[in-house]
Amino acid sequence: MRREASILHLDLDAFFAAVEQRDKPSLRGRPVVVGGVGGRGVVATASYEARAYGARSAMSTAEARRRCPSGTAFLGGRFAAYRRTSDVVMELLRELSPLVEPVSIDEAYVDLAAGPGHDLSVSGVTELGRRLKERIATATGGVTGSVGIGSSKLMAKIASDLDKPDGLVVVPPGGELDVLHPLPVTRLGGVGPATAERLHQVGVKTVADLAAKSLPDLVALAGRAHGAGLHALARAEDDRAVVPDREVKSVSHEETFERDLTDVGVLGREIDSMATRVGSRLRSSAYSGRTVTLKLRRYDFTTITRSQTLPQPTDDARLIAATARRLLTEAGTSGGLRLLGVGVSGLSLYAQGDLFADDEDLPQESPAPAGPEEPTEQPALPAEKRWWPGQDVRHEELGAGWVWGRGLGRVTVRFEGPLTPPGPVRTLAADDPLLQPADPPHWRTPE
DNA sequence: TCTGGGGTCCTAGGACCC
DNA sequence: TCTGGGGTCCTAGGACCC
Repeated sequence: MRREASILHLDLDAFFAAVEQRDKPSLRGRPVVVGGVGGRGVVATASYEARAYGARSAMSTAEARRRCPSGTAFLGGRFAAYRRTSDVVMELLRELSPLVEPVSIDEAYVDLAAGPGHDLSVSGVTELGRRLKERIATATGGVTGSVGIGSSKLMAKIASDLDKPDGLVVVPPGGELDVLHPLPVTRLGGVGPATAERLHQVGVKTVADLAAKSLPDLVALAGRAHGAGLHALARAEDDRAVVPDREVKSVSHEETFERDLTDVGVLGREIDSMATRVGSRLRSSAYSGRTVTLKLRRYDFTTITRSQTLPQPTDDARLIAATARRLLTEAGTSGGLRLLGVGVSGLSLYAQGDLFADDEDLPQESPAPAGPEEPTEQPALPAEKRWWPGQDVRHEELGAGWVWGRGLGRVTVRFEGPLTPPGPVRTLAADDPLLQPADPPHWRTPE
């Protein structure tokens, strides 16, 4: 804990849904849910309008559909669009200080003490936070963030959570315990359902209750590291540094199937495709790893992992796939699998000894499709399977828009963009050759 | 038609080595 | 024929976070 309030935490408000509302004018002010839209999907982000009906992150999408009124937009994610907006925000943070630690796509810490000559008084950082929020809203086309500033990561994070959305809270140095102690323990990072239940059983509900427990009690309750952590956090003792470049420890890809799978041939091909993605991501970041892990979740939701450590690090999709296939054979598929995952850990930079591996599944350098994609490149799926709700599209005559829904060989598109008024809806044949997937729209006019 | 996907960190037991 | 302890690696699982 520092003597000045020099750590800032930013949390973008209902981020995925906010980007959707920015890019889709007809959704502004209306409930929007972003997440998995299939039968086994869950909610990633609900807009504040959707939260009013009880939609929440991590809730099954089916449950959110039951709670929200008709007219609620249920959209799959457009991660390229979220990434672009996130990058704009992270750059604004780096103008405040070189020490910026992104926690996720919509969250970051900033060490203001490492920045150029900030006034770190309470009024100084309050003004800094106010200006930052303004600049974020302007640069992102209206996405808002909640800012917390305090003497540690703990206090900055707690503060950003106190006044959502669009909040700004500065905890004055010396006032930490006044803010912290009345809060429920579940507001502390690291206290999830399991720890909360155990704490509850010994009468701990608030952070003040937690602070009354001895270190040995907490270690007995939560284990050595976690117990010591809780003991410190309850006293606002936190000297964790803002770390701008965290090392990657693992790379993985997993998938929940629409229906449980048993067929070993089908599962093997799933493994191959996941291994290809993992291998590509490893190579594009120049990593390779020694331990291959297969994760599987059975029909009854029991989840196991099986891993094997190879003698040499690899980024070769075929070796990753062969290892994972062997692990699947050992684990068995009886009863059916709802999920498979393939991961690589034990990473190091630069693979040894595979300089001559063929690069079959490297991204192709050329030709890059410059204009509209050629229809012949589309996979042989039922036409409507190409479309998913929320997707950006362009129609040669009707212009840019996004997919509202699809089915029965048709696709419904709303033709509008971030800089237009709410636009008209048209239903088209799903195989209409004039309709193509498109890149995310620009939310501001190019300079 | 309950329960995603990408991660991190910790614990614990056994093997193995000194 | 008994008596160790410490350190590291590997594997599996669990809690947690966004």
